[in-house]
Amino acid sequence: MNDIHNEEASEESVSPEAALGRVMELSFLMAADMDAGQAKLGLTRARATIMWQLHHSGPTTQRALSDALKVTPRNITGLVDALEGGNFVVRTPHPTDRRAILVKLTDHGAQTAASMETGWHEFAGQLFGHLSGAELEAFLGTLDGVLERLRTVVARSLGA
Amino acid sequence: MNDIHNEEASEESVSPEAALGRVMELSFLMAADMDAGQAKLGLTRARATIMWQLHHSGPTTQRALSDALKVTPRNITGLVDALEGGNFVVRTPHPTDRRAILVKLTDHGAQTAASMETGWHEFAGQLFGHLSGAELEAFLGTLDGVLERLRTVVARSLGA
DNA sequence: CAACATAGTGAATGATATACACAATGAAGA
DNA sequence: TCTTCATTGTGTATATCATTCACTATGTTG
Repeated sequence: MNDIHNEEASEESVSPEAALGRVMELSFLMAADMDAGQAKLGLTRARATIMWQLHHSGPTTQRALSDALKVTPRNITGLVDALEGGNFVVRTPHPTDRRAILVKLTDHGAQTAASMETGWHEFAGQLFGHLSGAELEAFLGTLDGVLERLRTVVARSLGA
Repeated sequence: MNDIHNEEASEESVSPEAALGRVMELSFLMAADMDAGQAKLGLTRARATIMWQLHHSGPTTQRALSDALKVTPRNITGLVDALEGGNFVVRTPHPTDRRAILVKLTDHGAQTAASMETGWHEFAGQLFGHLSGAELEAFLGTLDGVLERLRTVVARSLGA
């Protein structure tokens, strides 16, 4: 994985480029930590994402998972195969639609998902728990503005 | 790819969890936009990372690329194979070490890297260019504190 | 020169992701 | 009802990224 966070001597220490560099590094390190946590639970990133979705939405069809994760249905089939092999989920028939399959967490899967939930809150606390209410509010305000701009950039980038 | 950015109704709108959720969304959208830009140049994420490294460090041995990207040497071999096949880089003998190979950008590769550089600055401007100096400074200050904590968390997570 | 370390690659494998084709089922209309 | 069309999931094939292990060629050191 990439790990290149150059801080060019020629760049000012406060600049859009500096902010982008920091955010990239943040993103990289967060992913590394979350991957490590998921691996400790016997999960990969993609599989953990499905677990997270099931944990928050309950039993879900593979089609719905495909929509939620924005990946192809075929990909979901493979990920659910792996999760089923690890006894994290089971496939059950859909009560009304015989084409569809409901994926649901096993007891073991539910326990794993609960650990993920706990880890999520701990992680949030470790990263942002030290901030004062005012500082956190200011940070979120700036972040929301950036996110809004980013969403329009992405929409244009993927739409065009 | 994951695309789950739940904003739980039960969570306060200003909280560590809210911040983590926003940062995750930011990270996801940034990756999507950058992937799209790289694809437009005929590159994937991993290949673009090598291009970026070569652009900023000049001709580099595969071993050094392996260290910089923190991936196995074998992986670098494959990525350089692909970049060589696309005429982005050439392998040249190392002047003093006959075991080693210097990977360097072709003209086409250098032009592509220059486009990446331009895109990077544009992207930074689009995301953060609207912020006042004070707001940017505050944002960076908070971010640096978060990064520092994250680094220790990651070090512990990967060291243990 | 012997012993060890380093640089790169072949072979095998795993995880993620896609496209295409297809069977089974559902839904809507004639 | 029966035909038509859409939807759900999966088999097959392929691409990319990434790893481990084994190996050759070369450098380095005692």
